Amino acid sequence: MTTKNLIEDLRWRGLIHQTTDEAELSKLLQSEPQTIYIGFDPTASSLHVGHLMQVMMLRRFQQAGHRPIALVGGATGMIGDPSGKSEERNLLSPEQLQSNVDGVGKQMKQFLVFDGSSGAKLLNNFDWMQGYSYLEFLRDVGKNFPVGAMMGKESVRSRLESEAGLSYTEFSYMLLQAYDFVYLCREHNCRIQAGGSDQWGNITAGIDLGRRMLGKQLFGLTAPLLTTSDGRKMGKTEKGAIWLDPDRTSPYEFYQYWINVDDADVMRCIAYLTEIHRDEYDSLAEQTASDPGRRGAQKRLAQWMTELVHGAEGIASAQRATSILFGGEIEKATDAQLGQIFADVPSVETDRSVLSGEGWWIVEALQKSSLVKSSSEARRSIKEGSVYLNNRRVTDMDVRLTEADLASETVLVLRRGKKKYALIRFTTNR
RNA sequence: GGGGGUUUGUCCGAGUGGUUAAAGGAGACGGACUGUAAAUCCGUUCGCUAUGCGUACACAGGUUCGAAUCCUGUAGCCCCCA
Repeated sequence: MTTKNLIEDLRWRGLIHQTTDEAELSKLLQSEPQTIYIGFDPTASSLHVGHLMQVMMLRRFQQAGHRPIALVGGATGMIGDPSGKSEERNLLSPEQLQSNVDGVGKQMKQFLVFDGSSGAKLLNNFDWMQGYSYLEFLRDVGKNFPVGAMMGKESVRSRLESEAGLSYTEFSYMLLQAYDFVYLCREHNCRIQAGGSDQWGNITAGIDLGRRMLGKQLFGLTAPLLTTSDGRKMGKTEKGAIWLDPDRTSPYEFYQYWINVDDADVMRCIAYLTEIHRDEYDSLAEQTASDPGRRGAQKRLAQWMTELVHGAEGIASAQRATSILFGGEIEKATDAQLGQIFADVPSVETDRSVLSGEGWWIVEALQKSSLVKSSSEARRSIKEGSVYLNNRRVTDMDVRLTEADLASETVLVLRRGKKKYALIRFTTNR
């Protein structure tokens, strides 16, 4: 994709929320390859769906021939960005921060190309901040920040008006981020910073500082936040964030998250997060409108995202699991198949001997599997018809499980409700 | 420091000394319908060795055949006076 198309594409996708001096920015991008940076807060050791917009933004620029810098905020993460936060952040320990920086950095490699002429860079602002003394920083940087202007920033104002207030530490946050921009401009000739719309204040602070300290014009570009049609942040379930790390959120869960995206949100997700082209987008939009039941857009979105994040193997196993889990009875499977399909489903082991003789009471099995909290709940569930053995509904409370109920050599599949599965493996020791 | 009020299940909120495991609502969890959706409808929502039993209405004790309901003390919250 050429630069000219890049801007057009971003606009079409609705990814441009605000920019500074758009005409000039556009000219700059077309004159020669530029360097663009986005900062990431290392609040956890993995990125989550909420970060994907920004990661994709860098990727889009890279594909148009520009050099992306993913800045992991080892230093700024120690302070905490007050933007969009209603309360003071708890500070992370340096060790925790370091392991988060490592984790996030590793994930970046999956989305950006790190070699070649427009190879991405992964930088940590702790590297240039750690040796910067407080006195020097105040003289070089602080001097250029009129408190009046700082007070005017939305992130500061909203916090000052709220109960929670704002500590001096968080108040100072924008100086650090502003300095990052200046540093990157000076050392890496980076003149563009992008981010979510909540970063506008921080970005413009950096631009001001760049003008004062370097006499250079810097540029900012923000993307809208990824929210659902009813205004909540995307990428979260009741259980928490959808992580990119397969150990935190399995490929199957990840895939399912996108499959379940609301009709009202799905096209926006495709525009914001994927690289699906316009013609396909249009036909998916058309299909969602005329035949929403097919959920063609959701399936395509889920497939694209899962493949990007978890690769060909991840998408294959997610789809395989989906077809079994939402299919009919499970019979004559092998341990290997079930193990793969239910890789992320909680499983427990118990001794095979319980299956012999009388058999194992289903109520006990349910408790053992943690699908229910008490035997009362187990009985209730059976009465309500929400318990399934190998995907076949159990209606009789006195059912006893025997060898004949195994779905494969040693595994039996329990389910409660529509989507909650548990595996029980029977082992023979000695 | 003195006086008054309040404290119920996940949350909100009724509750007459006696079918009160506690009305009603929310939430949650199921089921039907559907598109693995939304809306709607229905059911469930303390535990157990389960047509019975045990715990439970801030906590401890008391009155009574019987208490979430009455009395006393302790604690939390709220209001008024100093």
